[in-house]
Amino acid sequence: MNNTSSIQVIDRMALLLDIIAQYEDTVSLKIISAESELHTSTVYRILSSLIQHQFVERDEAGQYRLGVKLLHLGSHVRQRIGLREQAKPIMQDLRDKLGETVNLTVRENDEVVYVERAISDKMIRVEQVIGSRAPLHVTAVGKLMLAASGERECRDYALRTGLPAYTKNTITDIDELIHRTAEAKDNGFAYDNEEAEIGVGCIGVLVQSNSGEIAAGLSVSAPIDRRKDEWVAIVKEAGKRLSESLGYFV
DNA sequence: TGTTATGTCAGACTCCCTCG
DNA sequence: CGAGGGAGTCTGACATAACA
Repeated sequence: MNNTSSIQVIDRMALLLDIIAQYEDTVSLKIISAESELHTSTVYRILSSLIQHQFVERDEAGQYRLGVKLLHLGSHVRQRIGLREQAKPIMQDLRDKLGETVNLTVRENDEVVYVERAISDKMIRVEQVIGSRAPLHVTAVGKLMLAASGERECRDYALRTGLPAYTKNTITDIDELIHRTAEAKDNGFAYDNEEAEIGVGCIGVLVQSNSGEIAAGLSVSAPIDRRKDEWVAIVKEAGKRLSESLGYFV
């Protein structure tokens, strides 16, 4: 057992995929076995499992090649990297205009995940760690994401999570959540009024991809006493610019 | 320590090429 | 055209490792 991972078969699977990837066309079991220094039956069993999950394909001649599933997974990574690259300059510009921290989030199940940020240089500022998470109902962009998924999904979310309270301002009532998310959808932006943390307020908008799907959420976070309503138009404009840079036009 | 997952071995099977 | 042989593939049985 090598020390690169605690699961040998995962290491071997990765090795086999790397070997197959070296060949532009297809490659035989024997060659994969020789290059991996694994017994052919071991290689065969692992490849059979990979084929079952579409990570590997076999042609009519029984030769192996990488499967379409990898392309599918790769497109997710490419989309996320592309999103961050496109977002960075727009986020920095928004941060410079407002002087407050700007966050980029994506939805993952019942949470938003912070994937990029442009931090304010003010002494007192709001700062989210990249990779940290927050429930949908306590964030501005989370409410917009819930609104976009429809009232039924919004109710399901509320039942699944029980709408836990983080502050005295957190929305804990289903009907109020539905009302507030619908309102946010109509307005094209949402507030977080100290719902995740006392003293912190946000303004959030959605970012759409070229297919019109929700790609991310863009938000500005600030101490509540510094947040201004006139920022709404500026944040909306930044969200529109980012959507357009991803190929989405209204 | 028993169960489950994983790996190895050995041989059967299949396909294809060569030769008579 | 069919038998023989070799290369490659597949699978059953067993061994070993990992885990609860």
